[in-house]
Amino acid sequence: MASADWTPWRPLRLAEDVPASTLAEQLDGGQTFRWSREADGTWVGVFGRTLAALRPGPLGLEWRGPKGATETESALRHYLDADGSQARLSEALPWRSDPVLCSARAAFPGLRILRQDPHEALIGFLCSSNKRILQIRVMVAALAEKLGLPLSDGFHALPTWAALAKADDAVLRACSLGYRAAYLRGTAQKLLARPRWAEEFAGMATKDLLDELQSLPGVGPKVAACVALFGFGRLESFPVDTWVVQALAEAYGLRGWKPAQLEQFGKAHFGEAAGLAQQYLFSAARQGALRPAAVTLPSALARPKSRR
DNA sequence: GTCCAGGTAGGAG
DNA sequence: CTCCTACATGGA
Repeated sequence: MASADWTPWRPLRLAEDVPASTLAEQLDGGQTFRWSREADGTWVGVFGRTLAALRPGPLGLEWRGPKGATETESALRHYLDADGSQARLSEALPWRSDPVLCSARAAFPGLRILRQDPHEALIGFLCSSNKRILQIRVMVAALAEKLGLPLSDGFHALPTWAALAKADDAVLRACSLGYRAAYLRGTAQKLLARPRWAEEFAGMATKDLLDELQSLPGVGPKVAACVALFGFGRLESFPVDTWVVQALAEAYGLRGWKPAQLEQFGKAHFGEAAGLAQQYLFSAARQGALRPAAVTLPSALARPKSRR
């Protein structure tokens, strides 16, 4: 990457340091699909219209950005929860009485939910159904390159809904979206008529937010939960995907439970930051680091007879 | 060739 | 409401 026009590296001074392995999981573990690791271990990515680079340093995480982009540092600090509000939530999770969560949490110290743009989260997870994380990254990168606003050094922002709504079928097809192209197009057409959608959605109670998201084509319960969690900072949202199903079945003995039941369990067992707990379990399961010992559950959390 | 992937939509029972 | 399946595409 050409780097002549970048600022020098500076420490980001997070309230809590992020080890290199946790940083990698945060940036390349399925929360966002917009970061990539350079050969020297530096991470480069785009969020919103911000292009930035991160790397672990002797004094903690270091950052740099294009010269002249004055808000890179503050954008990064917000994105990475620099003031540590999630540290308290993580501490308050029931890890003391839950050995599975305890080990998953210990495997990824400092892991946080990235505070993404609603737009970024929605586009990313509209592409996510029935796809591996690596393939989602390819799709989202292609969308940005072909339809997004150019930034410096050949990087691009994600496309606007207007750009997606009017994009040629051939262009979308060239992004390897498959049937998800119709999801993006349909959602773009609906949101195009509602330019303040993100602000409107942000003002809603989480339940209403989830309903509103699910009214969009290509958005079901799981994608809505991810957008609420990653894009709207609803830490209580508990997305249930294949990895979480597996983790809860194997480590918590919840075999045969349906996704809606598992979601109910997750919210009841993990509480106000269930989404953060979910991310620990997701990461641990995906890396094969999930402790297989079954958890003894309080009887109050017995399997519900009906969903929701 | 077969199977699977941070699921969803549409239809049948 | 609860199952069941088709869906595009690419990698193992």
